[in-house]
Amino acid sequence: MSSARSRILDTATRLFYAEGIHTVGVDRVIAEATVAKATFYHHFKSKEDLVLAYLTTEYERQKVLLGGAPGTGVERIEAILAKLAEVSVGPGFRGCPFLNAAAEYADPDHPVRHVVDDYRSWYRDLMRDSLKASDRPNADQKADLLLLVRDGIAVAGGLGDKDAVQAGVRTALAAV
Amino acid sequence: MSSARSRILDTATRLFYAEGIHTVGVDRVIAEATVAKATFYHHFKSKEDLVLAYLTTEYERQKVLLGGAPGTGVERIEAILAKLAEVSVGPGFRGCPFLNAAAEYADPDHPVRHVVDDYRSWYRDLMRDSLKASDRPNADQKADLLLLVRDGIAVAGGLGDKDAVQAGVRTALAAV
DNA sequence: ACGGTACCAGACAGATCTGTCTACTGTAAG
DNA sequence: CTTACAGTAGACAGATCTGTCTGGTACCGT
Repeated sequence: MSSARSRILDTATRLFYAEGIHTVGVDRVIAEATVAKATFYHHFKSKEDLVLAYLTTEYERQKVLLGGAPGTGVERIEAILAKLAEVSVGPGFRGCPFLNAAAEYADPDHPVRHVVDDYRSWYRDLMRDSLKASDRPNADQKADLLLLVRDGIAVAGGLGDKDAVQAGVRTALAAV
Repeated sequence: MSSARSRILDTATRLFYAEGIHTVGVDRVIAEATVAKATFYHHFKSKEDLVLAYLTTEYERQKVLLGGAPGTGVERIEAILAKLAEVSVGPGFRGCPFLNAAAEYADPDHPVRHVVDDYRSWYRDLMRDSLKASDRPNADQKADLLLLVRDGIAVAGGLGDKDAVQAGVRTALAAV
């Protein structure tokens, strides 16, 4: 991975997450990453290409972060929930990057939406498998709930609603 | 309310909700509402003004719709949840207009975000008051949860995830 | 009859956004 | 040494977006 490419991607990740995708132009990314315009279009064939790189990279990051959480059963879910609760009330939290992106891309067939769908499927499966590993009944339905509560925590945290975040965590823990 | 103004607002409501705020330009609204550009700027001093009108009108609509739900206690919450569950898996549902708008306006001090905050506060209070009217304990905490689950249902429904919506409704009903 | 107001049609300015292009520099491999 | 490539700087085209302005029509209350 070349230095310029990662500088572009890091800058895009920071700006897209903090300010939104449509509000941040490629000129802004180029300026803050201190690369030439030609260099940008050498590494990414379009802005959409950069957006997809941003989301898929984030997806991979989450896989490493959450998949690598301690334990394999409900203790893993608890660890993930603890982490989620912590970051979602922390400074700089602006919601889930996938949900925010989905809100900006209304067409469900858009490639961006496919990444979002993939992420949510993966998360649901992670929950379901963890529940099954601890022999919990109704793993599928509980996984659906844990996904929905995760969405709610991300939204509430992004809006600065700490009370709702706590209520969500309590409910999720009670369900596992 | 003049005919042109309501035509503009109706068109904006339809387009902003279905396609997002930043992706829809005023030219598009003007064309589909079949009004002159001068007429648009006669009624709304800027695009932001139109966006705020869209959201505050939606807020008022929700107040009438949900506040007018049958009953005053938990039966009102149940009626609201039933309605939410129904529309959120229906065609044309694209999530909560307030949450979608918040995702597009990253600055928490932006007027758009204030409307979103107002809506969520109102919804939480409606839940809390309904719980108290039925003498349910821990009304505040349960209201937080109902708000978070509402967020989750709106998100999941907007992404076409019917399973998660159902899981959310079950959990909310169990909590009241 | 008249003045105000709501409306239509569309040109226009100015900013901004994406993407292309030219021209040049440094560097590492063959 | 030279060829290929990653990089810099910045002009440029073409589209799009917001907001203003001109000019004209129709209705409504006084």
